[in-house]
Amino acid sequence: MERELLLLGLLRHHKMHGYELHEFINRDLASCTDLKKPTAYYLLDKMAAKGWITETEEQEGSRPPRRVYQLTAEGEVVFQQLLRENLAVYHQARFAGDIGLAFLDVLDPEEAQSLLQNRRDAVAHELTLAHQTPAHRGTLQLVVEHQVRHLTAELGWLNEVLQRLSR
Amino acid sequence: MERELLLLGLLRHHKMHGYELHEFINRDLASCTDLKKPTAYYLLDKMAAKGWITETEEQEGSRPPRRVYQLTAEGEVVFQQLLRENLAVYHQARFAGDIGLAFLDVLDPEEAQSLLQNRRDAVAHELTLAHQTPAHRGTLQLVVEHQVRHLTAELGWLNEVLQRLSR
DNA sequence: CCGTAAATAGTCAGTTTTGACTAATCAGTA
DNA sequence: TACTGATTAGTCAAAACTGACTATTTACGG
Repeated sequence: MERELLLLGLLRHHKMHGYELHEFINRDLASCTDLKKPTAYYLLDKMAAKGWITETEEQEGSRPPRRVYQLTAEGEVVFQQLLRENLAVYHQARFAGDIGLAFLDVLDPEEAQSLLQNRRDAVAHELTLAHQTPAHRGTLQLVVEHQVRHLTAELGWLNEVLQRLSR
Repeated sequence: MERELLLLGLLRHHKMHGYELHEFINRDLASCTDLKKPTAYYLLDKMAAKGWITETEEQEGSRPPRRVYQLTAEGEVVFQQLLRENLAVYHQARFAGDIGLAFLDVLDPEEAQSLLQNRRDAVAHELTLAHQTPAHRGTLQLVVEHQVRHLTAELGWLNEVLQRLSR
């Protein structure tokens, strides 16, 4: 239900069309979730069917008509519920990179080291990008700060693993 | 391809049947990936079709016959490739819990605090569990250590957010 | 040695997700 | 103004995933 929470939360500010929601999420909230376009429309349709949002065609200038989504009163209730649920629980993070680590001893230490250096550099790069992210409105900023925290921990961890490999 | 890498890697040690693979992953490697039983069989069938593993019926005692999977030479080549690819890149982690944080200012600080305390306690609990995990064979242990690192960072982060809320 | 619960092994129908496409409009430029 | 590439908006068939189910075997108390 996390993606639904996100979509409902964004629609609380003002009604939006599907493409707009998709764009915003993939530009500014890529670290929370990864929402492909067809998935966005799929979820929006489903929520409209449940009555959480309404779907209306709107024309603007000479552009072709667009489907605009708007939060309903029922949708607001659901948002409030989902928000509390999300905040109260710990969502276990899954690290796809750990699967490689699990088989690290298959490779000789020199190659393992060189591959992991590559990963470490990628993390370091992400970290500088995260630091450069412009400040966001309200508590959206927390998401960026969390990402920085996580990347810093990740960098420290990879450096330790590399240290061990070099011994 | 992470799940495929994992399944191939486990099959390198010895041939296994689907249920065994599923059990092992969900007991010992739950922090890397979450592999449901039907998904395991789906992936195994697909890999058998590609020739990475073989599928044979085997009878043991009076039990009904089971499908046993075994790595092929081609599967070993694919494993080596996938392993190097996995180690060399950074797989961005997605934090579902961040979506709630993004809308934290919707709630009044008292309620936000009480909900997040709940989350913090859950993280603290996970951390003690991770510390208690028995040591694993070889570099499988790295996965547990990584999880501990991550949970520690998470706990620090939540405590800081709670600190700010109490001001 | 019977009944019941737990463990083992796998299936199936339905849901969710996605890569790859279409198609219109806009912006720049030659 | 005609052409080109980028942006906007959305669709579709196919792939991936899962909840809920079936069915057999083993463990074990009474």
